[in-house]
Amino acid sequence: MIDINLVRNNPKLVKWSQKKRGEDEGIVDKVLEYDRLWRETIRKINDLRRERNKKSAEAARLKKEGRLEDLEKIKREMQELNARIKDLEAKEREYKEARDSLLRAIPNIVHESVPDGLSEEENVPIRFWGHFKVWRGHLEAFKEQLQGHAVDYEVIEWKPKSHVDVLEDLDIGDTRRAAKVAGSRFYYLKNELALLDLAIAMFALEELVKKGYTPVIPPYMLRREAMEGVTDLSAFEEMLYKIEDEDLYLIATAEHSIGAMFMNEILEEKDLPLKFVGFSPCFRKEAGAHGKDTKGIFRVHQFHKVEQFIFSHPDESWDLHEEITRNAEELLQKLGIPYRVVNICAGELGAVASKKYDIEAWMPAQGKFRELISASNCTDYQARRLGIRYKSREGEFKYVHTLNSTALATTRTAVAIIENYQREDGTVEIPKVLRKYLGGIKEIVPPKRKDLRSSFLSSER
RNA sequence: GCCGGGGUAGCCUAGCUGGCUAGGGCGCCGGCCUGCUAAGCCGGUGGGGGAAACCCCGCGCGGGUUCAAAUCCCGCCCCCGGCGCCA
Repeated sequence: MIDINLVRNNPKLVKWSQKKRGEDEGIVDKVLEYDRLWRETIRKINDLRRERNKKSAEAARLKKEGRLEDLEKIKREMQELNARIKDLEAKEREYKEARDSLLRAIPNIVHESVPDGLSEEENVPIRFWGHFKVWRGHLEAFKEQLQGHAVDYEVIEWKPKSHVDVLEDLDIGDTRRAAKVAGSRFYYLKNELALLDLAIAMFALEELVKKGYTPVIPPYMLRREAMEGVTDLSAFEEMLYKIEDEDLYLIATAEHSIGAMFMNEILEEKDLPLKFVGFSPCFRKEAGAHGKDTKGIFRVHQFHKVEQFIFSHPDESWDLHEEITRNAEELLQKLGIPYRVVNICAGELGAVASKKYDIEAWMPAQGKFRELISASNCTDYQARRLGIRYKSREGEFKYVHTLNSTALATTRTAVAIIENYQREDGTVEIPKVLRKYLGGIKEIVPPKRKDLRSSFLSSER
């Protein structure tokens, strides 16, 4: 939620932000109108309450003095007053609710460095990294996606297999049987891929712990109150699974539970920034994604993700936004996955983010850059809804800024590895930095050649 | 899940046989005093409305009773202890 005072004092800025996002500007004037009505009403109520409080004190005095007749008179007057107050209070609630539900519908104010634009095509690639393998048939499309940036690439003559086929050929995943028991967009990961999933997570966790982030395994379910603080309302319909007959929702990312951790608390200024790296499963309905990535494990209802989350002092959140983005890039660099960083345009930002970078990995089989990582600065938007403040030196309570970024999401990273580390014979090399988490396994091979057991029994670890 | 105890301001606590300024302590901020520090003393330290004077709201959350609720009643959440169950 944005600050009502911002709407009051700087409606132009809010309208500018709405316009930039391609959202309704008129909502700002509606908020102001209900706010005016609310203030008018609360003022009247306060006047009446003052009168009531005076009479109440008088009633206490009369009772003490035993003037029962006068007391009866006061009682009648107060009953009358109460009726008037009750009427006004109903109005006051109505105006306030109208104002606040409109206010809650206003997404975060976009940062000035966010590109204009309403669709994906208007996102701005700001840097590329890595050695790109490009199948000849994708070359033209690849060059177009570079948007003028110069990169290091090689043309390959054989066409890499889609990860969907690799899952089957190398016996490392079964989505057909998962669909039988749970529905589409579920999976059984098997063999090297099951191990790889956890290896990716351990790698990301370890790298961020080295940077001083506090590792956390958070709750996988949240009560509605907490969930409302960290997401916008559309998430409840489109994204979140609810536990039947319980006030509990499955998290769609560790961002949710880590963000809610300090709900309604006051932090010490000297403790900021608080940096966490969380590991959790993520559950997502993927409603409205029909027809997209229907096969394989790229877009699924359940996956593991290592997530960076920071509670920051407002003065340093923009620096920290760059930091978490660089951290995520560093992970892909160590994994040897080529990528580009994209500054997401205003119209494509989520409601809570003021600015967002996506990191998109190059997928040689698909011939496209695909989103692996998303890094957002939510400024005080989440914090205001969650009531997370800090006490400044001057003794004032102010809202913290919250930031979140994927470190690595296991299944999508696995897809990127399968596509980028695929050899012409269809086997897949395991990136060197991950091997220590896989008992030294160096490659994913067809069923006939598999021998996971001896890898773990050998002394190579 | 059952029984008992509890939830008061940034933190700790008093008030809980309904009424009169929610009192005290700690911490923090400002001031006085002081060669400096400490101590001491004074003031401030939740949210909202108002140009201001000032006023209203706020005792875990939500209802109710009453002229009047931190206080009485009902429901819910959380914490502590005991019992039960359990990887």
